[in-house]
Amino acid sequence: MSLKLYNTLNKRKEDFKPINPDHVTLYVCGPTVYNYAHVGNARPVVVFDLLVRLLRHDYKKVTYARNITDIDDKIIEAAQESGDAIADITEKYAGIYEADMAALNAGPPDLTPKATDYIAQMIGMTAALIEKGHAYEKDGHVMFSVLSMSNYGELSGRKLEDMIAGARVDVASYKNDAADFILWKPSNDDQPGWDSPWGRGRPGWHLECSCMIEDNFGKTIDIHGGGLDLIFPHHENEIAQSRCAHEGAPLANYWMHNGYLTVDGEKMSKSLGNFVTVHDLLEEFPGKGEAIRMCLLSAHYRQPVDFSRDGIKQAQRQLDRWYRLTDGVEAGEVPETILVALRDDLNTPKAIAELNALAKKAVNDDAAKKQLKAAANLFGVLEKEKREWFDATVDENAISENEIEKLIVERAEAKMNKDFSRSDEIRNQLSEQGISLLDGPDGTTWEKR
RNA sequence: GGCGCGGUGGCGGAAUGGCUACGCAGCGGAUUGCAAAUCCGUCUAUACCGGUUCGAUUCCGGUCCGCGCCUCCA
Repeated sequence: MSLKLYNTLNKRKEDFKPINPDHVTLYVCGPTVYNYAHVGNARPVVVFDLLVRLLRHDYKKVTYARNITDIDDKIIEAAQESGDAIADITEKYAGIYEADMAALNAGPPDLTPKATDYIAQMIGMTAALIEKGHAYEKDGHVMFSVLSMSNYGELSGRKLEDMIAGARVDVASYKNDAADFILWKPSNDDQPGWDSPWGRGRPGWHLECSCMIEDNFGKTIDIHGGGLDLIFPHHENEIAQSRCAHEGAPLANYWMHNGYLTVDGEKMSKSLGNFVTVHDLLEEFPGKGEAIRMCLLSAHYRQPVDFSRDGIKQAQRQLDRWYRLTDGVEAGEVPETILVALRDDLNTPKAIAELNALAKKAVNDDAAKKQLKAAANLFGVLEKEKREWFDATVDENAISENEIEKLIVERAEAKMNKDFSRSDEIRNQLSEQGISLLDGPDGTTWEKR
């Protein structure tokens, strides 16, 4: 079965046909690096990481790019507030971002272009757009002229008249039209800037993605992704810039957008203040990044996921079980059922159901165990050793393995002497320290939990 | 105001014009000195009102409720 993807452009599931069947290209909008990423920010990262894993399974070569916005007014503000240099801030948070996402088993993309490395390209595209009559300079600003484009609004399904009519935007003096957007803006002396034909300034937000794609991939890529909230204006404006700069060539053939992470039904966002950072969550659930990942994949990617600690715990238990089943097992082939589910527009809940079916089978079937391991790995979980997974819960200094083993021996003796109050006391004592004892036919083993 | 999304069991969450997955929790059983873990079994749902249909949770219309975008936002 071939891959089907829901395309925001047509609001339909479509058969995925890459431009070059041997090389799939995809670009996902990455972070603006001025503080910690929250769980909602992590959702697209995990979703598109899974997509890339699937594409890598199905295609010879995949190139995945995710940008870093390291020039932006929010970063400038953060620098002014903290007194730190902009480069220090962006480097620090880019590093934290990469580490936090890696903890969710979302490895770095093939390409991680930074906006500040594309200033020349951005100036070039801006100049080209002016030359082609799609942009104009006014009061030191270079604006994209939305009216110069016939089909502006094709991605978000908006009509220009509607936008202008319902515009809550103040029409700035440098705009010819309320819907026009910034390609290049002037910088004050205390703001970072680069020399340009329009004076010292800095790029508008939408421009970097257009230029990075052009520079790394050419005019048209296969898949462009991001969160739902990027459809308008960000992706709409990327399309406008790129199409107008490229004689109408599409920027991407497939546009994919993940739904929101919500908290009590409301979108998790920095402005609402209802966010939890991935960083904090990893401290709260040490070593359980995979559980957070599972949690984010538990609903279909276009549906909302309501964030809760309970959801993470639930995912953790599921993983506990799969880890026990696949201890020491080598990954085999990914079974077709899982692939079919994922190729159907990344139906992760269906795939998880199949994973559970496999786990049930694996109870007394070694081949199924290998399949489970392989399928889970494709999902981006079960990438650790069982011991490592369970041990992560408790901090190392709490109790040594030696002490645990000694207590187990003591408890075994107590049990032999039918001194059950002593044996239960030992079990409870260990339990309080996060150690669970498992009495099996071959003696007692333990897990941290 | 414009455009859009969604309402499935105690909870999470798929799918489908006819029999509604899967997980968590619960319950019963096996196992256990008792537990834990594991295994087996099991209860509970398609917001409301109409329409189309032999038959709708699924298609259509309306109502109510929740949410989102239109401004930075994953």
